Amino acid sequence: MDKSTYYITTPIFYPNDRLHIGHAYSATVTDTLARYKRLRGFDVRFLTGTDENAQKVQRKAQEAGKETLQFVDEIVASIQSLWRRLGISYDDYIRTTEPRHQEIVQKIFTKLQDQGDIYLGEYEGWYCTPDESYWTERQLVDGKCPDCGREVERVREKSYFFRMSRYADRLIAHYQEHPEFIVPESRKNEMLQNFLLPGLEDLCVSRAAAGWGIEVPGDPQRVIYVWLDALTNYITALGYLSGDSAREALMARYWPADVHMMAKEIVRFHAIYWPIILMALDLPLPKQVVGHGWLLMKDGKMSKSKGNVVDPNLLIDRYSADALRYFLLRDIAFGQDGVFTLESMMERLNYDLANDLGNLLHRTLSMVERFCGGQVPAPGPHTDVEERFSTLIVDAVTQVELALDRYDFSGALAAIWTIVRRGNQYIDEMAPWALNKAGQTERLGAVLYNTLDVMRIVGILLEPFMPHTPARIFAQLGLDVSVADRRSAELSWAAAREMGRLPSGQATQKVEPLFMRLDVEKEIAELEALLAGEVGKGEVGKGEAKSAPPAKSLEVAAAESPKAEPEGVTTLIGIEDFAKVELRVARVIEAQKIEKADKLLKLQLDLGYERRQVVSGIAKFYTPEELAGQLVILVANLKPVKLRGEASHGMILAASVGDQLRLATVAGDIELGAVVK
RNA sequence: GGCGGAGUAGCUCAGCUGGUUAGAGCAUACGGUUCAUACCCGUAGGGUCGGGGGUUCGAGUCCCUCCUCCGCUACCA
Repeated sequence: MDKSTYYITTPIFYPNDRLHIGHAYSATVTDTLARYKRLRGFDVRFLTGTDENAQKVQRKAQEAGKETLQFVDEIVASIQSLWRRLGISYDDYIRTTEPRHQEIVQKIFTKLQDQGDIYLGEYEGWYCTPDESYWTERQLVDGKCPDCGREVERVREKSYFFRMSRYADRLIAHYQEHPEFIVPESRKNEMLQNFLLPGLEDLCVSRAAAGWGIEVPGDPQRVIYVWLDALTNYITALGYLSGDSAREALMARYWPADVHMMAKEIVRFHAIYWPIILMALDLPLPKQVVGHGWLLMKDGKMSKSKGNVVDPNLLIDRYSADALRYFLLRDIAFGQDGVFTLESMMERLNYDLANDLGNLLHRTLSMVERFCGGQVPAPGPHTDVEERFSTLIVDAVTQVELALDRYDFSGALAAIWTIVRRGNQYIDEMAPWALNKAGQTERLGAVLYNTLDVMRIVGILLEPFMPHTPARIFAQLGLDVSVADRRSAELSWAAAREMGRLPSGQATQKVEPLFMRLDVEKEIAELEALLAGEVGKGEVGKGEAKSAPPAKSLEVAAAESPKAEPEGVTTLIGIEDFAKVELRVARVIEAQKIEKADKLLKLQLDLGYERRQVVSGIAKFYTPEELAGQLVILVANLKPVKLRGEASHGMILAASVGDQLRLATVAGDIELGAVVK
């Protein structure tokens, strides 16, 4: 009989830096599902990996003075080590630099090109020459390279494009036929309203080659760009088109994927580009694309430039992988952003793990030692109390199952903890110490047996969430956890519903408490010191503040960046470069808001010798009324463009920092049209 | 501007397809217990469920509208 398969993936991570706790969260939730499905008897395939072909990776390597591949190897080793330590039970780890991936990506490219899905067109955008990197209009920061802050130039060159629009209708239909395709559902509307319904643009899938990346077949001048390369990992890892029958069998067995798990910012690529690529390849679509929220710090999104990145290794060293996993899974409402604070982590570890769970096992074992000679006593008949306990357990197990089906990890753990709490209550109500005094040894034994048995059940239920703790619990209950076929016996998932499956007579082991209680204040003080040290070690530079949120408040921003160095200091230019820019004094005759644009104002300017219209993005800072009559400085020889349908002949100067902006003007009266230099 | 999310006890959050006195944990106050990692158990106080309308026998839960915060997206020549 064939088992049902379950193919689950994490995104492939960028190896240009060490991973942080947000990545650990992605991996942990995926792993929890994989472990759960295995326990439930599924034939699980769990894939993770790294996205290594970006030019940014090559650049980082150069900065570090290393061969690119060697540089990447080192980072991949650190990622794999982290996953090992966190108990991430992946079945395969794909690196996009491996031949098994690169060769197939080329085959896919050729196939799509032959079908006419990929065509040679013209790319137009911004290029940072020293960085050899391309940017779209909106990636630019103040019109400069977001990475290095240097000038970028407008380029226009041949490039390959994927005809996305061809498949848009089919994708929309797929969304309708499969309402569960995108989780949470709210993202689906975003995809439709923002991208699909307005019309999909063709996706640029190549870049100029620079000695790193996957060459476009038959065109060594270019490499395959990002998404076509990255997304296809999910099938190249299954041997798609490999021509090797053993490997292609994986494809037949596991595709389509059951779940692609990821953080919310890349749902778009998985819910639009990826299905379309698959349609073009005539492959079935994944069953579900699941986007979880972000782990935020108290001061907003984690980013290196803020210096608030938490290294999961540090937390594992100090508290164990299970403790970290428990905290992440329990404290964060899946799908929503969660705030990481050391305080909340300490509280979870103390209250839930040390006090409730750890202490329950510990107090029980010490009574078994004291009253029963350290042997698991005989069960004894159930009374009403045990019947009710049994019902509570069956209900809780059902809740755990339902919660996991909807990715509610926190709810699942909360359900398990109702059992733990009931266990502590049970001991208090039964008062084994009183039974001992009264000489009711049989009942005493039965009560302790039941409590141990409950620990067996809790141990089983915790297996998806915590890879190490359950085995420690079982060992303390005197069970042989090395038995291979234990799944059919008292430790199977099904046995979590049944009280009384714990064997008796064997010796218990009283060892170290499962989780130590922490001195919260002391821990936080020490951790903060350690984290500060980590940040100090970090590299200088802006890192990947790719979508750093607009500074929440200036106070915060200021407090966080003591560096006095102004942003965007660039290379020196000659006077002849500056002379190209024609700056003139102008007076604002009138200004008006532009409909449907909240940053734009349309200004009529008087230059003395002529009048012209300029569109400026200052609506957030100036009202039309206060602008009228103002003297401003205009870049008068800028190529005209249209913005929101309005022609703009030039640009007015303003100084800005963070979310502050002030218009530049001249200090006193001067004739309109005067040249500024 | 478009789309989406959030706004529930002091704090962090649950409340699925509308149904008896709105829940949990933490915090606070009081009490119990001693087996245990000064743990555990119990009781209590505390919420006009962002504001305002509406549908309904009945709404935190559906509809409209407004406010605040957040995200995505277009627009800062």
